[in-house]
Amino acid sequence: MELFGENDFKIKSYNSAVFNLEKTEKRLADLSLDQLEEIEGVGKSIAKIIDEINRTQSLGYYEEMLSKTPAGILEMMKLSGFGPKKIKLIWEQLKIETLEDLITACEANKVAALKGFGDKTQEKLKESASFLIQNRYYLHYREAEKLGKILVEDIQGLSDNIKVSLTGEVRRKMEVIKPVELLVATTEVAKLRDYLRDAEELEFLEKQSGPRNLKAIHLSSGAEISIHLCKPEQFVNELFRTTASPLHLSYALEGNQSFTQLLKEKNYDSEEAIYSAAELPFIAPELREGLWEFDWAKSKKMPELLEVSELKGVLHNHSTYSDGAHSLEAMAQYCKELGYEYLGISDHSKTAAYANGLQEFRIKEQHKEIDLLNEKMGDFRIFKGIESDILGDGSLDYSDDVLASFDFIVASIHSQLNMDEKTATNRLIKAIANPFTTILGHPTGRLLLQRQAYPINHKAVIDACAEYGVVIEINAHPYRLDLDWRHVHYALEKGVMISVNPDAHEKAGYHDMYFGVCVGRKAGLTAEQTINALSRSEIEKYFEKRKQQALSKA
DNA sequence: GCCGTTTTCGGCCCGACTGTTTTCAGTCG
Repeated sequence: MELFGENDFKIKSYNSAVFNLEKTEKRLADLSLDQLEEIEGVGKSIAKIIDEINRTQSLGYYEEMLSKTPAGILEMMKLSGFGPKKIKLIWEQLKIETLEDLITACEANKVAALKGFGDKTQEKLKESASFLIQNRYYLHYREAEKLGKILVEDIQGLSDNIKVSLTGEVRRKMEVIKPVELLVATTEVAKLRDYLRDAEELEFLEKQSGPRNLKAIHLSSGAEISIHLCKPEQFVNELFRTTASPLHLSYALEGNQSFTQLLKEKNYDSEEAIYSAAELPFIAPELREGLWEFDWAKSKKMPELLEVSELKGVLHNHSTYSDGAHSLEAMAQYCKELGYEYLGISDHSKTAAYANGLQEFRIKEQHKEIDLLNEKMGDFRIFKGIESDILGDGSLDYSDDVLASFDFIVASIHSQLNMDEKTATNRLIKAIANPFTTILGHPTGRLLLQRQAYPINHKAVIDACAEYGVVIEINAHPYRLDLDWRHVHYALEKGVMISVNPDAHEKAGYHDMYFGVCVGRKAGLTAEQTINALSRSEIEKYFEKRKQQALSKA
């Protein structure tokens, strides 16, 4: 609608309808026209649209717009820093319909000449378009795992004579994946080929496939699928070989042998046996990067990697007080149902006006409600938190007496994301040094495959967290996974505590904790270094102690 | 297109930033 010059306020009302529809607990498919109209933001027109989707499983208006929009223009909608207005102009004035043509036009200085554009915009556009091209057909881990599991199940179902497993980067739980790799051992390759040829959601790339490898494309996502083939007796060896990173495989073992050579000697019947032969303890698949796992293995200090089941509570969550979809009570109830001992609610702070951030008087209202809920929820406890915006100069956006009214504070950056490394680092360190800061939220602001992290000096930031006793978040949202596991490793070395936080904006968001655990494990995270693996009473004491320290310093 | 009433049409969330512009439009969180 934005691209086709539809009325701005009409667009706004569609947006607000979607916002409210996502919040509602009702199943839209069960509602009549009248019932639909009762939903806030839904009037006669939008009710009819939902009804059309209910009846026909599609929407004529949407299909029509989609058919008028080139695929490259849809891709451009993802360019960070560029919205519909600028894309519309590029499309109409320069007749550009692909990211590649866009880059060429930037290089030919054609974009800077457009009204409202300039040299800087052109440069940023080129950079942003290259970033998107680079990330094309990558999947976030969540989607890759989901697709991979469906493929494994389908292929397993083809015959009893098939062994199949995820392998490669998806088995190592990398944050973004290309391609999705599987290993299949079978004597019935024809069945597998037929499956790839016939599966509606796949395109089998026969020409690019060979006797040891089959390739396909997942049509809706564009994801690449690579299926390694082997004989049944080679399954373990091949699983090991295709899982490990090149660095892991080539690592010099005792006697200067590498795994690559070891695997040539014989067929093993388990991965444990392979490590045994190398005189090493078992190394979990997600650690096989060739980075630091051998240091642990050789000194017999393999960490006992964190499990989701070891997490006792959920910190950093939003409710309808700010931009969450579900009420505080609903969030708390569901958290309790999942078996957690506590919930840390941390709605947006007042600076985040776009997210309905909490003014001081609304904080008081929320605290009253939390007190009431805590009275009636038995052993379960809601902790009073806030996701306080880190302002441009590194200060938090409430006065000390307001900050002191919380049990814990997540300090996060949401604005001015384009500082240079030095300024951004100093800003973060100032926030870390604030005695009221409990947890540093999503430290680099990255959105995987969408927005690059702002540059920071990771070492300096982590060192500051160690010095001031600030916990670092692994934001478990599949698009963030921030702090990156490569830096979590350094944080663990410095003894910094980690909090695996879902940043849930709805009840279902709690389940993202799994993805945070995945990246924590890659860095060697254990329950001992995870703050939300503490029990309710332990974390209560921890928060209390932190606050007393803060008050004595403030 | 939706809402809410001043019941028939006017107003629609907002503050900051950026790169343009020469006073503001577009984008973002």
